[in-house]
Amino acid sequence: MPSSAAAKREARLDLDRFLPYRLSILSNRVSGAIAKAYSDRFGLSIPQWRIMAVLGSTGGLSAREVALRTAMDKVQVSRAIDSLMRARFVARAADAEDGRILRLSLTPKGRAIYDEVVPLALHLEDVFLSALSPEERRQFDALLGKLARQAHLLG
Amino acid sequence: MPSSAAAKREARLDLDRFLPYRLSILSNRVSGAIAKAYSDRFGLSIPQWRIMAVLGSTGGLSAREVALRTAMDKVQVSRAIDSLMRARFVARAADAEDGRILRLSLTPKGRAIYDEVVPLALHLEDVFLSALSPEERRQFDALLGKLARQAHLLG
DNA sequence: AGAAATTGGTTTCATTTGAAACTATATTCC
DNA sequence: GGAATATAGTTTCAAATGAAACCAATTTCT
Repeated sequence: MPSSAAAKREARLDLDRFLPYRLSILSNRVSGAIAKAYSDRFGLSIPQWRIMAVLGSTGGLSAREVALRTAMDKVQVSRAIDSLMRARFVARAADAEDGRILRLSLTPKGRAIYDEVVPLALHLEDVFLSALSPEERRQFDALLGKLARQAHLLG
Repeated sequence: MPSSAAAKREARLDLDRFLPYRLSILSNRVSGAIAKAYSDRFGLSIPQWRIMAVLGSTGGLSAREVALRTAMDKVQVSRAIDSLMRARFVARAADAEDGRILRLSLTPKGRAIYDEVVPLALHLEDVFLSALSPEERRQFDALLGKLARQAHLLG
C-alpha cells in the first residue's frame, strides 16, 4: 500500500525532513510568539482571541457556530466565552426562536480591544511573512490551501 | 509601526485568511490524523513516537539531546521516556564520563516497533503530500524552511 | 581544596484539557 | 399529544501539561 518513499527494510526516518513534524514545529513557534504578544499586552489567550476574532467580523453567532468557525471544541468555546463574559468583552442574549441558543457579540469594550488587537495580529503576520517575497507568499497561500483540503479528507 | 496590510480604523481580520491560524489548523489536523494512526496500531502517543524516531536514527542520545532534537521540553521527555522504558521499548545506561547523563537507546523490541512504524509514517506523509505535484512539494519544502528560520528569530 | 554556580534529569503542584455525563429546549415519530 | 431522539451548552472527572522546586553530579572560581 505505501507507494514511493516508503523503503523496504532498515527504513529510516529523519524527523527534520518529515513534513508533518516540521509543520507542527513551525506552527507551534508561530502560535507561541503570537500568544505571548496577545497575553502580554491584552491578557488574552489564543482561544479567547480566536473567539473575539470571529465575533469581531460576524456578530450574533451561537457558541456552536463559533466552535465550527474556529475549529475549537465546544467545551473550550464554552469556557473561553465564560471568561470573556466575566471580562465584559463579550455579551450574549437568548435567541428569539430557539431557547437553547445564545447569541454572542462583542461589547463596546470588547470591540475596543478588538480594534487594538487586529493591527497587532496583522503586523505579526507581516513580520512572519517578511521572510517571503510577494510571489512566494502567494505560492505558500495556495499550497496551504491544497494541503488543508487534503488534510480535511484524512481527518 | 505596522507597515503594509495593517489598515487604519475599523480594521478587520478574517481568520480564514490569517496565515498563522491556517497553519495551526492544518498542523493540528495532520498531527491528529497521524497520532490516531500511531495510537490505534501501536499505542504510541506523539511524544513517545518522536522519541522513538530520534533514537531510531541516532542511538545513545541523552534525554537533553532528545529534547533538543524533538523541540519537546525536558519534563515531557522525562515522562515519555519513563513510559517507554516501562514498555521496554527504550533502555538507558549511565554515561561513562558524566554521572548526570543517561544514554538512551531502543531495545530490540523498540527497534521492531520502529521498523513497523517508519513505513506507516512515510506512507501517511505521502498521502498527505499527494495533494501536491513534485514541483509543488519542493516549493513547499523550501518555503517551510524559510519560514522556520524566520520563526526562529521571532521565538 | 571547597564554596558557588551550572547542568542533567525527576518530582511536585497548580492549571489546562477533553471525553463523557448532564440539563434544558426542540424536533421527530408513533 | 406524548414518548423517544437530537441538539445547544455546561459541568464533572480524570489525564496531560508546564513552571518552578528539587536532587545529584559537574564545572568554575578563588
